[in-house]
Amino acid sequence: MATARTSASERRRQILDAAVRVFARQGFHTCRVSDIADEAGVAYGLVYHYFRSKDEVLDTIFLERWDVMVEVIEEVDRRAELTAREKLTAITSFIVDSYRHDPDLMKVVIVEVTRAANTFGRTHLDAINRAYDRLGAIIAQGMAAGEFRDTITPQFAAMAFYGAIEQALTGWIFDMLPTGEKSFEQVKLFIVDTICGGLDAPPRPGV
Amino acid sequence: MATARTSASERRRQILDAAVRVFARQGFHTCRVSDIADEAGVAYGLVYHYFRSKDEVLDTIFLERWDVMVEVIEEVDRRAELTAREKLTAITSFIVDSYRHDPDLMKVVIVEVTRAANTFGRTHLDAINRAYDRLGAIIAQGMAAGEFRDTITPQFAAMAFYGAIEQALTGWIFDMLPTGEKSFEQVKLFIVDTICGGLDAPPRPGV
DNA sequence: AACACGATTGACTCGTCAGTCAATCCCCCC
DNA sequence: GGGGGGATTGACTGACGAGTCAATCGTGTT
Repeated sequence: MATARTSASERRRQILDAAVRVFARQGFHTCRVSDIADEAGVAYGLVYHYFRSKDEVLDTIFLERWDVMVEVIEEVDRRAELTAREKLTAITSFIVDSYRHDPDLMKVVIVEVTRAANTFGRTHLDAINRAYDRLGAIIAQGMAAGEFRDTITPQFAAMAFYGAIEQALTGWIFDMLPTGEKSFEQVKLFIVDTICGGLDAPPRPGV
Repeated sequence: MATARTSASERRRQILDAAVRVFARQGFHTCRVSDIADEAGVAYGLVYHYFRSKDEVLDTIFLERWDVMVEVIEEVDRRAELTAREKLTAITSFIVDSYRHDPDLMKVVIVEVTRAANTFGRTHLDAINRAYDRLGAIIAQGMAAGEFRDTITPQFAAMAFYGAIEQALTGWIFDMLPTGEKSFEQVKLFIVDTICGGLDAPPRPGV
């Protein structure tokens, strides 16, 4: 016979998805485990059948997503035919699309982990740094190829780049930026244009 | 006779300063009010003599500091002799120096409020936006004067700029960036150089 | 049909902690 | 020098919520 009505892994998924919604809505610290169970339409105790603790639920959500992100960054980096700027464009695009596709998930990843310096951020520092290192490597290549200026360190440039992306996502999360297809595409362009091109007007030769 | 050994406003200050240290060390959500009282060397109940709730302590800390920041931004903006880039440099310098001077305070402001989309961030959105608006105005002036390119919106440029600063502070908070006088000064330059100059190498005429 | 065993349930325990309050202290003023 | 009133104390309360657990259910197996 086929698997049960809902298999173990489906149940687990169902709880994780519910947790994402609840964490996004109420925040990790201010929600109760029973909120997650209710949202998933499942008994309180079942959450503890699939996860050791409330923390483990968040950890799982974060790592699942972050691993995908790091993988994508590495994949993009491997495409030798792309310039550094094109690589940054592809990465920006992926992250913005991730938010477009599942804003709740990205909100949780960023607000509850990436920016939570006192709790989960510290726990997952290694994972976070892995992404930074990869980004820094891409920028370093761009510098070595003469495509980027090398007056700043690649590590810092990676921070500024990722900082701009995170700030844009935060803008959406806080409703400071309009959402909508056009806004998403525009912001992608803006991020790469700002970081690569800078704000300065180019010197106008002959004037 | 002079004022009492410790006046009311000194006591209040003493509690606020202790709270900054505790929030920075343990985070707002994971510390107890008794931790603040202990750190201040004061009885538990006294915290409630000066503040209505634990939340009010954080609110007070944030607003006190944020108001100073907005004021400085406005002050810098008023100095008509400065170029837009010089204004951004002055603001960056002020914020980085704020962190250098009192890392705990800036950590609390950023980690517990500015980036906490579910709790205090939302509460203080107006205050946060006031800073963004001011920054955006400075950049808009730069564009109008032909100093900056106007291919991106000033609002977005302000986000990228502030995002880079916050990310640098986060780097220090997470121990991802070296601290020390030289690092502080270098990062100031990097931030402005990255945002204004961009990563792209300038076209080399004659090559 | 009866068993075995993981899935599922939700009432319960136990610790924690924000906020209260009545008592005490201490300073200043008359 | 004594009385008034704000400052200070810390034990206490009440609520809340994470995690436990014994009981029940449902399905596949023999």
